Amino acid sequence: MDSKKRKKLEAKGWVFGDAADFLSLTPEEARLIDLKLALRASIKEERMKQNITQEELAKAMGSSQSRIAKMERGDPAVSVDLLLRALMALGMSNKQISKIIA
Amino acid sequence: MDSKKRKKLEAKGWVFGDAADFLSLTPEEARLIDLKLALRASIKEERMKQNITQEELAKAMGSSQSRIAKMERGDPAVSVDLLLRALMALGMSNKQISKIIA
DNA sequence: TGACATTATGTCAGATTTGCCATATTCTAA
DNA sequence: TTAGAATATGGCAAATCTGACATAATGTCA
Repeated sequence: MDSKKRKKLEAKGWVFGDAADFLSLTPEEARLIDLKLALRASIKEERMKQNITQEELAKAMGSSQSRIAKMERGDPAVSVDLLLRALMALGMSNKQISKIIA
Repeated sequence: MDSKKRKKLEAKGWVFGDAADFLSLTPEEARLIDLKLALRASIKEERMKQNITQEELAKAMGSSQSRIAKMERGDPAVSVDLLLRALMALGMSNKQISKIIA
């Protein structure tokens, strides 16, 4: 809904943490943002741990390096679907993924 | 990727279960479908339990009745994002949601 | 320093997803 | 049965998301 505003703020260096409610975000929207944040962090962390480049991860999941970069960097225009695909491509089990969310 | 094919099959009454790999789905795609299936089921279940109509849930999350119907019915063109928003609008905690995924 | 690998940023057309509307179908109780 | 509530289906324009590409910025190591 407020992706424009959000994008604008993030363009200026903002990073969203636990309380992203200074915009007119519904609680659900805020929760979803925080959830994405957690997923993104895990992707980067796991990729690093496996010593895989963004390029390699991209190929493994049929995406592109630039999208991975955006994903890890925090572009709001990245769906949960894509984040989950990345985690799965990294070999994460549902159990592991669920731990990130909880 | 194969959403066309998938949609076509589902239009004919197919419902996807654990092994949706008879199409050329990557393992990640198949896992994502199964995950969506679980989320959808939980939404319907929880909505029923709370005695809420699709109309009411729709309003609570800023969507529409028809989309909720599609969501619960299994329209492949529903993002995980939307499913999560629904679960959140139903008052589910992250912990509860994570249990669905695991 | 320079060459090279990796990651970041900007852009875009095509694909997907969205809310919404109309309407059909199914369900429920009198 | 019939009315009315609830759900399902079809369709659409607008919004969002996507992979891809070019290119810039950053890191790394000799």
